[in-house]
Amino acid sequence: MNSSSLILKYFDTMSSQLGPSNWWPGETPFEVMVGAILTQNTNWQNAYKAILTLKDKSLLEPGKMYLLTESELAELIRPAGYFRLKAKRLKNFLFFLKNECAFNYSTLEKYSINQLRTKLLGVNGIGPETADSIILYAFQKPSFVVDSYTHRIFNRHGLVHQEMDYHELRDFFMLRLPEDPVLFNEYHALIVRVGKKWCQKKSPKCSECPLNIYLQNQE
DNA sequence: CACCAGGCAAGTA
DNA sequence: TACTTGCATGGT
Repeated sequence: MNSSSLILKYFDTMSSQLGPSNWWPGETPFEVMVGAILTQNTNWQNAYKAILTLKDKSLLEPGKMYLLTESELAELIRPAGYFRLKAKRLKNFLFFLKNECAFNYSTLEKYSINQLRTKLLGVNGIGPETADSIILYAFQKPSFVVDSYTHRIFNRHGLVHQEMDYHELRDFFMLRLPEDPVLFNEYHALIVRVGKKWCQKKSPKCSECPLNIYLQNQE
């Protein structure tokens, strides 16, 4: 079996065992972008509390959020953790949106993935995972999202080296998968769900993981 | 009580 | 360049 088929088999196994993830069905792309920043190194439940607060106050729109002071915004997103830092990062991102497209972020769709990625990475507070999450989940363009679970799961299965960095891991998947945003979306979601349940750093439950139960000796 | 979550950037040597 | 540290709430 070639490596592309194997990577697809991982997807099929996770998908059939866990079912659809329905990740980031945000009401607007902007909600998804804000969520991507708020969930950095943070449980989604906490990030979502901040999203709900912003939504309740009708502030989940770039033009309105931009008018908030940094400390006002910080208080609103407090449950998301790192709230002062994230308020600063959101302000940086809003400043970017204002300069880049006068808050009409849909006009950013004209850019290629790499162009958009470079622009996003230029914002202080947006790193590779957040940039790829925005491109994939807000703009629905096929930029594969890597996270710590991606690295851990596939390293434990002996498919990637421990020392591979973010971009090497991203390339690993993008070279082996068809450029399908729907596939990339669900693939990343499934990896996180599998990782949380069976591939924790401490006391992983590998013997109960569908990837170990259904994929033995396939390489 | 300890540990960690859908990271990133700045500081240090 | 390579390694360390700060950021912070809320759930288990």
